[in-house]
Amino acid sequence: MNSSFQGADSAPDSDDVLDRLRALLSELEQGDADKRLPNERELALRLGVTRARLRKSLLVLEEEGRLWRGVGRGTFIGPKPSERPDAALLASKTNPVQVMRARMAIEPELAGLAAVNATDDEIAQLKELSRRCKFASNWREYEVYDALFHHEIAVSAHNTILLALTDLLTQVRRSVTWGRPRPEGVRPPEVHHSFVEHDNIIDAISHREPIKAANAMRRHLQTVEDRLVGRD
Amino acid sequence: MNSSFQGADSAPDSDDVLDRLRALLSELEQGDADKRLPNERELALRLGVTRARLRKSLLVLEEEGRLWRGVGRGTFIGPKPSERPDAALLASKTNPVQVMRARMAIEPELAGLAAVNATDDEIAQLKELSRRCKFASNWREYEVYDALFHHEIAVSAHNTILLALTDLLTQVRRSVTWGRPRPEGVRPPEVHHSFVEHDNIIDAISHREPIKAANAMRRHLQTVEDRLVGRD
DNA sequence: AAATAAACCAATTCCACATTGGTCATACAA
DNA sequence: TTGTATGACCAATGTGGAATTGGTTTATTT
Repeated sequence: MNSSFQGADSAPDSDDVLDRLRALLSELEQGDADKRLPNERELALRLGVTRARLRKSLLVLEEEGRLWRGVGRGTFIGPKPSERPDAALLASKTNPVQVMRARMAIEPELAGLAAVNATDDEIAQLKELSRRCKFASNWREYEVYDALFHHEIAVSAHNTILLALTDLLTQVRRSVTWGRPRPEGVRPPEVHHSFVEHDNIIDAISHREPIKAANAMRRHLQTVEDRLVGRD
Repeated sequence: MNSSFQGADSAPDSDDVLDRLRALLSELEQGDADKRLPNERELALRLGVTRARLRKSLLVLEEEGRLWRGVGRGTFIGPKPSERPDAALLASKTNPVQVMRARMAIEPELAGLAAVNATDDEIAQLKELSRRCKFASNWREYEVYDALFHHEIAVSAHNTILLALTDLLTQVRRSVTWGRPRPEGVRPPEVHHSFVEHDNIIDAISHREPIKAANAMRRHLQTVEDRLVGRD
């Protein structure tokens, strides 16, 4: 607004503070990012302005994304770092469909990578986990080994990032009970659809066929989703 | 081992401790999970056994996954919760190729979802961010808006989980400087490949064509990866 | 030898207190 | 009245030391 005539000695108006702050930022941005500025009270004193005036300018810069502020933390240069994802919190803000979408995006890719990168030990481990799924004495146990199976595929893919993402996904699923609860003491049926699907995935991986592995995983997740959404 | 005759008053042997612990666990498992047991010293006292003996049994139960222990934390019922992913830590254990694989798995899916779910406001925001990429006065600023662009696509997809995953990915990329540093004060070229690619993605989204959007994103990430790996 | 008791270690929590951005109320000035 | 400065207050966060806790070692006892 009124950027016209202010005396060189009089109190600098808001725009002037903004300019001086920009200069300060440019200076500090050279160094390591995420640098912390002095607290508002001191900074206001140092610039010879009110805290209220200073805060007006800081608000502008914050909206520009050049700095971010946090109560009890301080004022920092750069965009606000996104917080670390919390599985429980995430679970409360999403739903099974979204999770399946995410699995559908990630896990086929993982299966394909596993077909390329899995070691013999890892393939053996996959077979073992698949076996334990079949012989689980109740649904809780089955789900434990099923989760380990998918986790082991992520390990076999030898991609740290995708592994972390799938683990986070699993954690989200685990922290909520979607769908009807499985009755205790009831065993998975002798011919659960997952059994043959797991074996198909393992076959493709052990034969080093990435495309087949990805497709097998896709089909597996599809039937899982069908069961989740539709009839049982 | 020797489970034979111990007097009703004599010290119970290891197996007996295990059984009593199992009973205690079954009792507590009914309540809310992740419940904390008394600390080892007190628990040993309460069961009338040595801490060493108690710990042997606890080890068994821990390996069975029925409880988990942490120094300074305590002993808890249930499987150990996997820790929340830390971007900086992840970045130190991965590389650009793995990250690109992950982006390649997630972001085309996001673009497709955005084509279906994006609101008009979000599409307008995408256009604005694309514009700011073009007019960035240096590479640092360009990268800020590029990151915001991809973030906004994740928002437009309206899938909380995938949004969290991409944000984590972005954080990983941001916490490390891969590739050569961009010289300060140098502007992105007038016709950077990303500009037209961004616009292609926006066009597909605003025309509500999921397949096209996904493919446009795939091509965009491909050229990014090519530049990252190969020549500039 | 083997079991027990106690001491020690390192990771974590807990708690009180200082710091900090955000907000509000009062006093003052234009 | 309007707007600004001043100061107090609030809630979230950081900080530092003491207490807690699972893990390990050492000495003692049986």
